Amino acid sequence: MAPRTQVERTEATRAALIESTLALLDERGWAATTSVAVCERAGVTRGALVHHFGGLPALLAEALDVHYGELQASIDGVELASMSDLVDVAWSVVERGRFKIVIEAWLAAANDPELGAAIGPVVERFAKLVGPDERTSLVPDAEARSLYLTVRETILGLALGRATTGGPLGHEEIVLDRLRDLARTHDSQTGDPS
Amino acid sequence: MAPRTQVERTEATRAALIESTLALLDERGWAATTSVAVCERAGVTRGALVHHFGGLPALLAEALDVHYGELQASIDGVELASMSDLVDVAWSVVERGRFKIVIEAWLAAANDPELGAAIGPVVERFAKLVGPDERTSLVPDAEARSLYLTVRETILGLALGRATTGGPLGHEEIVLDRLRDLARTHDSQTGDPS
DNA sequence: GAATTTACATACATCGATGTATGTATGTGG
DNA sequence: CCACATACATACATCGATGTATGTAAATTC
Repeated sequence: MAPRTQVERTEATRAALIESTLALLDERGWAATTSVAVCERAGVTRGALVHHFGGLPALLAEALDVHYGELQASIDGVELASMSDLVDVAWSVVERGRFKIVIEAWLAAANDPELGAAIGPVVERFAKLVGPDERTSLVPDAEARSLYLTVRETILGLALGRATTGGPLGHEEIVLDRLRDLARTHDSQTGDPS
Repeated sequence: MAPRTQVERTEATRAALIESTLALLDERGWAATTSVAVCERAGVTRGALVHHFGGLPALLAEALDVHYGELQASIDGVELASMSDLVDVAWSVVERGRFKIVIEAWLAAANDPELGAAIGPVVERFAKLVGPDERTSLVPDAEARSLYLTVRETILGLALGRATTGGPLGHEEIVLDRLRDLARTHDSQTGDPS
């Protein structure tokens, strides 16, 4: 076994702990994501956690930050030219991104004000993930904004369903088709190129 | 102070514990709803909890059952004659009924299979609260079913927003107005009396 | 009104999660 | 190659949550 450099070991351990944290949040929720469980799954002891992060709260904050980065990266560079695009892009974030982690973080922050202060900045950024900044050209008027908000809440409803059932919902495509239909109607009426 | 009968004492204590449990679930979430916190808030000792319920899991199940009953009662006898009605009724359940309790229960059951088995029957009933049985005359065809599902998911999205922010969302009426508009269009096209 | 049951409170043991200190092997700079 | 720093593992103390046993005052039965 070739001698591994310090940065390699550090990076591997930190990544293992972060991935373990995210997996536990997704599979077993916030309460079950304890330092013991995280370290066991990552194959290290709690000493490593303390050494690299100082404690579980800091690791949680880091992990959420990393996860936010992944979600953000998955839609970076994607062009949002129409409402139809918005539906598909927002849904892709929910569908592919272990979005239950985000919901767990939202609820945990709401339930514990102290924790909310700690992970608040990260949590807030999640809120902006599901849609574009409202000042972009995609929502120029009240009508567009209304449609955007509705699409957003509907997709969050589907996300909640996935989080609470542990899998796809069965009627997701039915709902998404209706959203796409609403979006297409809006796009064509505003002369937006599809 | 007049001598109180046994059934009076029992009923008062049980009600206090159940209300305390629901309040804690709503305000501080599932993880913070511990037997110590519940009893302290109810003004009794853990002995009383054990005596009346046997343990915290049973109390949680009971409390959820009571809460379900309250939500159900709030819409009992309400006529669901149109899609427009559905929007308002479903929203009234979310808005008035400490719906965060339901979301917490859903997530807790999903996160802990053992717990899911314990409170599963109660949790499942919640799922049927937000809308009518899909076999009623309100959703006679695929089109109506699609609209119903979309309305349902959108309102659940708003419910999630309320649960994670601790208060109204600011754009709730905008979204609800759009849902009502969709519902009215549907009602008029199917010749349904508004 | 005495016996018995009910409705709790009190006390103790246990167990899991976290904080913290210290030991130790491994890489790193001089 | 030696002094040092880094990256962990191990061990112990603490603390909160729960299980459980027992004590006791109140109500009910007879």
